Amino acid sequence: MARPALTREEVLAAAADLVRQHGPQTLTMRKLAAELGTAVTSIYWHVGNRESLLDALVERTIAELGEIRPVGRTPAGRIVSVARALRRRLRDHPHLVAMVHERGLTERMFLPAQQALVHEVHAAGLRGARAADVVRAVQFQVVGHLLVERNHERAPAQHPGEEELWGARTAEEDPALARTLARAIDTEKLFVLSVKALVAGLLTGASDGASDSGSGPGADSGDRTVSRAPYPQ
Amino acid sequence: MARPALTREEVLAAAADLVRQHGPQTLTMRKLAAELGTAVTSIYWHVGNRESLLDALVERTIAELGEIRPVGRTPAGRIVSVARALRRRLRDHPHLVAMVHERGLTERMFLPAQQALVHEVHAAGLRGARAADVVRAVQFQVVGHLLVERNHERAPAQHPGEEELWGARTAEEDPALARTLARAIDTEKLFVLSVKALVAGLLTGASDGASDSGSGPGADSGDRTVSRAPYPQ
DNA sequence: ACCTGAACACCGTTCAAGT
DNA sequence: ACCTGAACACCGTTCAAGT
Repeated sequence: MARPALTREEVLAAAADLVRQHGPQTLTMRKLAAELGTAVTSIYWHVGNRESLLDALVERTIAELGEIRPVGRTPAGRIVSVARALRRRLRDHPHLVAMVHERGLTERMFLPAQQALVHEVHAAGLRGARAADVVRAVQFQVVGHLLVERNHERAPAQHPGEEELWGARTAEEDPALARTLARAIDTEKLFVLSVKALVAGLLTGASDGASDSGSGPGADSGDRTVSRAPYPQ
Repeated sequence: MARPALTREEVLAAAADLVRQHGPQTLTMRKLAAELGTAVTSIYWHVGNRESLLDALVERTIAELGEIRPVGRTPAGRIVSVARALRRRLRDHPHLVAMVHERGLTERMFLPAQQALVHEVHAAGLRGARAADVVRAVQFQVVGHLLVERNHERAPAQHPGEEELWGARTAEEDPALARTLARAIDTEKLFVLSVKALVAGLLTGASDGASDSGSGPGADSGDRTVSRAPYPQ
């Protein structure tokens, strides 16, 4: 009976499965062929090569993302809800997200959320470059947190040195803190906490002036010249 | 003349150089051997294998990090300065940072900054789990931003679809925003902006209660059960 | 103690040849 | 139109053999 004809869809599905489980590094054309019960070279006829196979998976991930609708009463709350909704969608496919990212397509993946965010930021009364900054900051926050998180899970028990290094200086002074830092991180809780703080800070304009903070010439900012007009035009 | 005797240091230095320039993927044992003018197998004698070679590079990166001293007048400013200092140190070796991260050693790399941060967070009047949250949030922020940034640079001209997709709906309503989102990102500025906002939000406790925001049952938080006591003990 | 080439098992990919 | 095996150039790694 040979085989009921190999299709491109079949190849993509099998590849997506392998990637979802073990990441892209472990996906070899030969293993994929074995999984599908065909010759390696058949795959090449359907998808070109390994690189465009992964491209197709990434493209598919982006397409499947769908629209994001904000929820909540306050502008800040609605912005946070967009961040959480996006995160929830991406969290199931951490490897895919990393791949999207590696291909420099983060912006495109982020578009549905961006649409929603712009609307909410406008509702919060911001316009122009300031509004754009908020959108970008949230984008970096969501994606960054996801990337950090992905590899954090891979190293569950952090190296034992930590607790010892902490024990010495901090343990007796603030045992609750030392204990918390030694424990595993609840990434979901940390994310919500961070986004809320970030959004609150952005909307209240806490990040505007060089009001406080060590961003003067004496500070560690030193070499990098960041001194342009904060919001030109 | 043959060769003035291959040393482990020499191997590590050459490897670090290749990684710094083109990332770890392009580092092959054979290319490294060619670079050093020795047989491939000689390298194995000095460093074991490719994996432990990369491990050694990572270890070295962490060790070279050094202490971080806060600068600034306000607690928030000093916390921001720690984030910026850490970022500046890591920014020159983005590949190395990613490698540290992949090996799950982020925590250890972050330790010098953590020491400084704990001190400043205490100075800001926070203790226990709340203090730990601030430390963690800043850690994720710095590393996450760096990771996002690393791959962002690799895709300088974002796909053209962006401006078009934006043009339609937003362009006439808020042209300044559309223009900014279409432009390349000034990652340094975005980082400073974000950290300031995050720290401000964290210190003012903006992320505490379910006060506003859509984190109620009606929100998109839906499935994940995040409902524990916010700060047990 | 240090270096070497040959050899093995694994890659991705091409190509001529089949049906 | 679709599938195949052989072959090529590249990997990381091992090992017996050199000095």
